[in-house]
Amino acid sequence: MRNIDFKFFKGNVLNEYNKIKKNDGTPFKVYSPFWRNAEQFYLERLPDKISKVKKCKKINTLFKNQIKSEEILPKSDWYKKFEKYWVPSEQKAHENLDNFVNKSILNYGVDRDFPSIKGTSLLSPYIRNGQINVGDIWQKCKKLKSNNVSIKKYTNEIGWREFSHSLINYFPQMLKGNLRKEFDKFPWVNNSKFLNAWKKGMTGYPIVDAGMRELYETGWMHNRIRMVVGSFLVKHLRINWKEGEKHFRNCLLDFNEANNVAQWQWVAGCGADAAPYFRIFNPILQGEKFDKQGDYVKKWVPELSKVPPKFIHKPWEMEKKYQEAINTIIGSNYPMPIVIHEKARADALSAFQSIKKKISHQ
DNA sequence: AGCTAATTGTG
DNA sequence: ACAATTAGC
Repeated sequence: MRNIDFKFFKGNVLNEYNKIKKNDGTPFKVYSPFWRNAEQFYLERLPDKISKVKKCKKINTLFKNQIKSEEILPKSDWYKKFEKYWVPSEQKAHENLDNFVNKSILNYGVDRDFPSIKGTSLLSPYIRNGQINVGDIWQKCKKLKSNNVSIKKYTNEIGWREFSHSLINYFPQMLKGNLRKEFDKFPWVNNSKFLNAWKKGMTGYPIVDAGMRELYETGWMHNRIRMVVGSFLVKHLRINWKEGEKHFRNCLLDFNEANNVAQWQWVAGCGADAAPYFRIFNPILQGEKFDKQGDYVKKWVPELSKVPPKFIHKPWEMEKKYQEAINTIIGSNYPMPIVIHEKARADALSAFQSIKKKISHQ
């Protein structure tokens, strides 16, 4: 046995998890002031106050030839399909960043909402796997020296990631349960049929199903659609956010525990600075607003390829005769909605009502 | 980072 | 009658 000296250094975040605090020493629980503070803190430490880690040549060779890829890859090649969508290299990560910052970032504020457009940077899997550093991304954006709203919106997303890490550091109990304790009494529904329909992209709501299938096929999902499917699981189906967290954990190439847990709690309304529970996405409206022609839906739900834009987000409303004419029978080629939006929404609101008293007295 | 029913404004 | 705005969930 030999002893190896070691030190801890921060990983792929801008600031150490425990650096950003309010003046009174307590952690931020609201995003905007957190990010104002965190960005300023990071800026003041740039560029040369951060010490570089010296490479240690001796130790470098310690693990050489110890790890063989064929031994750590899964036996079945289920992961092969990802090669269609991702090139996992440091070089590709920086190429994507350069392209995004040079060509797309000024449209990000608008384009990011449309899942059929490549309006986002697609960097999350690279960040998660250490092929690009969030500091490099942040600095590249700042070099544009612009107050452009799109650039701000983009760096804001880095901010949410920082916020998630900070929250998990100060409130590690979030990993196990609701940050807002009153949600411990929330009447979640146990329904494995519904949960499986959600996971498989067979809920009967095209925008939800497209997202869930994109996730399973590519290991990634567009952010607006993450909100839509998250809201649907937690509010329309009233299934505990932990089930959604678990599924995303299993499927996402950009999976990161802090982000995943904090964002699921945000969607469910039980997290910090969370979306209020009564803010319920209407999956039909979200589709009509952000995928008007149904391009995204048709890409991932090919059985709806013949449905016209007017019905693409509510195909069950097509007349029977018309369904037959285009050979798309709802209930046979594609499922009927597993819940009715209006009823699910009303039920979610009344379930929320049952714990609401406790919230207002907090 | 929403939705919907109710209300007010317009011709 | 319809559009725009707002309150409340």
